[in-house]
Amino acid sequence: MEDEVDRLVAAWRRERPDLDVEPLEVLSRVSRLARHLDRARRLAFTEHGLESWEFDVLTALRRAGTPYQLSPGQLLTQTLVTSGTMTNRIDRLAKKGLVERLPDPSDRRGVLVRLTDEGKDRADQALAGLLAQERAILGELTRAQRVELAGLLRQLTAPFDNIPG
Amino acid sequence: MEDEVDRLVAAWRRERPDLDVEPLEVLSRVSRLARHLDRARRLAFTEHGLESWEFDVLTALRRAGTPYQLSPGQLLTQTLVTSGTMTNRIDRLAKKGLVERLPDPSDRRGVLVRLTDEGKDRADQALAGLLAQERAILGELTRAQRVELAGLLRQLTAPFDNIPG
DNA sequence: CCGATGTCAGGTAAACTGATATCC
DNA sequence: CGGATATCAGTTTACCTGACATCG
Repeated sequence: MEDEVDRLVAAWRRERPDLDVEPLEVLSRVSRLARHLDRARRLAFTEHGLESWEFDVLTALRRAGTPYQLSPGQLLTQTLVTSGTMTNRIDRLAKKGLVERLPDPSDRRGVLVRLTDEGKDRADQALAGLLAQERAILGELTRAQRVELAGLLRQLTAPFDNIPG
Repeated sequence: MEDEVDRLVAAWRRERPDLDVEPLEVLSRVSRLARHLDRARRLAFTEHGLESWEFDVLTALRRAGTPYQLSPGQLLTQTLVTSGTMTNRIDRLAKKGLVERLPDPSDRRGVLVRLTDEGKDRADQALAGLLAQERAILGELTRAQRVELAGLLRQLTAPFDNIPG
C-alpha cells in the first residue's frame, strides 16, 4: 500500500536522482505521524475542555504525586518554555480554577503551583481520553510490533535525551 | 538504557496503576522525536537562510519539476494552510527573490508561483543539508532496522493518508 | 552585592477569519 | 449568476525579550 511519503520520495528520486533520499522514508513518516497525533490529541483534549499546553502543565503536576505541586521553575524545565510564558500559563489556568498559587513556605520569593481537585480530575480524564485515542491508532499493530517499534524509537531518541537541552 | 519516556511511563504507573499506559511507549516517543527533528530541521535551514515554512513551499515547487511552478491553490493543498496564509507566504518569498508571481495564461483570475533560479538553488542546498542531518540521526540504526522502522511507521500513518484531511 | 525566582509590559511572528475584486 | 481564485485588512494566539521587584 502506497502512502504519502512513498509519493514524496518518488518525486524526489525523479527530480534529484543524484541524491540518496532514503532517510526520508523513516523521518518524514515520523514528522507526519506526529502531526496527525497532535491533531488527535487536540481533539481528545477539546472534548475535556483543555488545550494541549494546559494538558502538559496539569499532567506535570499530576505526575508529581500528592500534594500535586511544583514551582514554576520546575514546571518550565519540564515543558521547555520561558519563564514569562509559564507565568502566563499559570495565570490562565488559575483563572479557570484548575491550579492555585501558594506562597512557598521555605522561600519567600518562591511560589508553588498546586492542582485543584477539579484540575486533578480534568487531568485524569484527559489522560484517559488520550490513551483511548492512542490505542485506536496503534490498533494496526500487534503487541510484538509495538514493542519492536518502541525499541527502535528509543534508540533514535536516546542521543537527544541524554545530552541536556 | 533508560530514556525520558521510560521515566514518564514509570511516573504514570506509580500514580495511575489502574491505567494501561503502554501506548505512550510508542507514541510519546514519536512526538518527542518529531520535536527534536523540528529543531534539527530549523537548524539545518538556518544555515541556508531559510525557515521551515519557506522550505516547505520551495520544495513543493521544486518537486513539481520543470518549470517549477504551481498555483497558490495547489500549494495550499500540499502544505495544509489557509489561502490567506499562502498569500502571505508567497509575498514574503517573492520579496526575498526566491519565487515570482506570473499571471496564469489560461485563467485570468489565476496566478502561477514559479521558483527563481536562486529559489531553486536554495531549495536544493537546504534539502542536501536536511538529508545530512537526518543521516546523522539515523546513524544509530542498521539498514535493516531502518527498513523495519519505515515499514512499521507506514502501517501507522496509512489510515491518515488514505482518508483525505 | 550577586544570583535566583517569578512577574509584568511590550513586542513579534505567523497563523486564521471574513469580506472583497476578479473571472470562469 | 453561482462557484472558484487569490488577495487584503483586521484579529487572534502564543510565545519571547528585557526590565523589574523580591529575596536567599
